[in-house]
Amino acid sequence: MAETGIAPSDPPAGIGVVDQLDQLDRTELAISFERVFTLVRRLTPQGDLSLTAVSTLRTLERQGPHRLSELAVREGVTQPAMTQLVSRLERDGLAQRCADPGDGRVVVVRIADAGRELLLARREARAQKLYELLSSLPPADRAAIVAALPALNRLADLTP
Amino acid sequence: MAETGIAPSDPPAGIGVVDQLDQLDRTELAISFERVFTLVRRLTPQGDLSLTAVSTLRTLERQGPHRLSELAVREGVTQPAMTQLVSRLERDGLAQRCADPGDGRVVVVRIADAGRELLLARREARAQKLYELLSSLPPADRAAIVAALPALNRLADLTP
DNA sequence: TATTGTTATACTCTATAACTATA
DNA sequence: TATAGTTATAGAGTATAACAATA
Repeated sequence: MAETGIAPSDPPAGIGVVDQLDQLDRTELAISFERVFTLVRRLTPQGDLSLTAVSTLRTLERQGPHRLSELAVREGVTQPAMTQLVSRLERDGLAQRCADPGDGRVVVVRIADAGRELLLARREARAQKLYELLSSLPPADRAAIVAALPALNRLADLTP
Repeated sequence: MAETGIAPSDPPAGIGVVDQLDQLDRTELAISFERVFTLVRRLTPQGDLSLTAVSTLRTLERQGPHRLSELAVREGVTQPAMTQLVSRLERDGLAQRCADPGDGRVVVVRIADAGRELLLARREARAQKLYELLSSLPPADRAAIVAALPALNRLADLTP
């Protein structure tokens, strides 16, 4: 457990970047990310889709068609839950079931045009609110966040 | 909504950081935050508490006791839903209902010790995984993220 | 009468267990 | 027999509407 007596926010400049991470209280890191999580959650119009439904659509959008069982593992739900989720997405025209020519047992799921449009609209709404919030931050804070975006994307690439 | 060819909000102030934000595609911003959201979600042990339950506990931890109706608004659920959520938290020993001496109608909710410990444990688990992920990033990326944490905290402070 | 909170009822989403079809 | 997916059933969590208690 890290010592909390030292202020972790502003490590002295000129020290190596590795030291910067080592000096940071891990819990501080977790709390900051936790707070960003909550921020995004609050900025997102809940609509009528569950968090898992949206996340699944985004997976299909970013990484193309997946087997139903792969989606279940990736989203951390059971296979029956994913079966029903895909059924709902299909019913609403947001995704489609396809057959796998090589294996008759397999169901391949892909995102439909309406699904892409829905993600786009949600993203647009959140982007606007986020931009407004950022605009009210001090310029130095804005710069720090913008500068960190590529790194955050690479961090997200490491997601298991 | 907005024309994408023109930066609408901030007239250039002649400072570099402002231009940095203006030049940034808002959607890129939203996507990065969206991905951080998913990352945090995946790193968090689901346990047996709902997202709203954890979020409510964190509100009580960070900002002290609240009225039940305040919590409902803050967490974006209805009053009946919050009634039941608080009942579950109380049943599990994570929070407590208290009376308001000044107004007999009011229920004040506060976090219990077990609730604090639960948040601590969750945070610890996520912090460890997050730290490991960060450690595998290039040093420059780590530095950029660490440098942005105070700004991200101030952004989170603006959460409605 | 307005405000604060609870109870009643219905719906969505999820998990576990049992089942079907293909390999 | 194992794998991929579905169906059956039960429980958690939420919303709307109706209710009780206090101001």
